[in-house]
Amino acid sequence: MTQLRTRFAPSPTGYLHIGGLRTALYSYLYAKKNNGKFILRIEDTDQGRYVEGAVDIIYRTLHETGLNYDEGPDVGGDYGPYIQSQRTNEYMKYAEQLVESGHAYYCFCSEERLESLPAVNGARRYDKHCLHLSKEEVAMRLERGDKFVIRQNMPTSGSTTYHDAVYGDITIENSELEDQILIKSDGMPTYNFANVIDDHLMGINCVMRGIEYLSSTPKYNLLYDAFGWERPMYIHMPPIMKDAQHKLSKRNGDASYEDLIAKGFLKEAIINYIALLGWSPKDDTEKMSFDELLAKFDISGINKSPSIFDPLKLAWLNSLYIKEMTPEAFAEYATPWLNGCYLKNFDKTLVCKLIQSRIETFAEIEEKLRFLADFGAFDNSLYDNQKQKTNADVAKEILPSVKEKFKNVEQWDNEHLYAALVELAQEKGIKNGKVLWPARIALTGLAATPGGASEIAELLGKEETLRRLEQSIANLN
RNA sequence: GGCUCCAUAGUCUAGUGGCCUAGGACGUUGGCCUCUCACGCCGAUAACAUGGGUUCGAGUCCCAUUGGAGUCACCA
Repeated sequence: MTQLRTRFAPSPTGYLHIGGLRTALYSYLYAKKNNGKFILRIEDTDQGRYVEGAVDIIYRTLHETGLNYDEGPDVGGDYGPYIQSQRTNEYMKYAEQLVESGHAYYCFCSEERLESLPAVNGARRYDKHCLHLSKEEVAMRLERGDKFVIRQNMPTSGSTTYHDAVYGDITIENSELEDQILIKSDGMPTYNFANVIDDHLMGINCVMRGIEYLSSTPKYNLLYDAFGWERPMYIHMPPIMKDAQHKLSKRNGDASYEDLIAKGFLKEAIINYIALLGWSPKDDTEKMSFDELLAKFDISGINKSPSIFDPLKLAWLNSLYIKEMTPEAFAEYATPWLNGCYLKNFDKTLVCKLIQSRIETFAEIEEKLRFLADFGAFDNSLYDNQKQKTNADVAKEILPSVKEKFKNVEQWDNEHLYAALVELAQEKGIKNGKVLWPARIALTGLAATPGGASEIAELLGKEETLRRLEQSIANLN
């Protein structure tokens, strides 16, 4: 039994988007499940689309998420180089071999001629014009230095069938297949060609990729056949959509791993969520660590239909991961989001304790804590509360006593502050809420806050608490 | 438009002919808890696209229709 070898072959055209990450994830998991190897290959045969830094994003993201490849440009391996543009001399040799065997041919057609070809069923199709050039003429034009491409010579009849592990048997009429270009006029191979050569040379026997290749796979298989090479196993995957009509795209800014991280999502949640988009473990498990994912993953759980990316469900999963962080880990991760002016006077540990269970993404922190910096005049109708039976008049009566109580609190912590407020309620013979609600409003000017009156008071500190109380009392007159 | 593929609630999904008066989750929503909010807990909500077959029996098999996706580049 030969060892399973899967690969992730992105092109460095920008961000590593979620669909690509998921492909990498599944490829990794499948390889590891079967004691196989996971290989990274950079497909940069289109020099025009090369984006500076894109390769580094790929390396970084893969390493960060734990998708460590066994072979790749930056980690080496026995089948290098792992960057397609560095393998160019190989391709021409193989293309020429195909020309020799009649599976490919030189084409000298001009752009104008190609464009003048009649459209059949809404698409232009190359007419095999140059296939019929004599050997002598080809040799002559090559010698003369004419620009040329090399095209694959597709059979005109019959059909090609292959088995896909998720979609089953796929059959395409050979007459549907165009004589695709293998070698471009700049001497570079097209993806369609390089991909097959490289996969074979690198010993890739399992190809996992997006469904966009499902219908061009017969062309690749014909190439394998022409060389007499063994065809790999195919696993195509459904797309991840933004909505029912649109694929998740790089341009939306919400589709890349880096953007999600910037929006305050945890890598564990992202991986967990995308694993579930298009795949399910068959039981009801949803929250899974990387190790559990590895244990449960199976290609039989891959779905056939497109799935829509739901940021809400991702946020829910994210909140689960946030809640299980240790206070220390949470504080450390939250630091970049806490860097606003409001933090410098407040206790970071206390702040974190209050918000950890109240956010789904780290990006929500700023809004949740804005009241720490912003405190000004607010509408006194906020004191109105049916359930606690409070209003501005009640506040006017209670607040001065609250202030006096707080003045005498020696140990400024939640426990003592809460006790002081409850004590006040008892002294007045009223319900706790009748004191707590106005106190909280007076300290924050907000109907909803990440913590109760005493917790907020602890956070604000004695000086600021008393200052705000005074201000709010003045505001009532 | 041709070809290929897909089709369970708003969304992600379980379901491989009887265990399905369709299960889980997100969302939405009612309640409990509660110093507001959130967490947590309990409950509700909502789906087999349509029409024909096959079968004793169909979400599950077949066909058609409808809807959707992918593809048809000197892009990958």
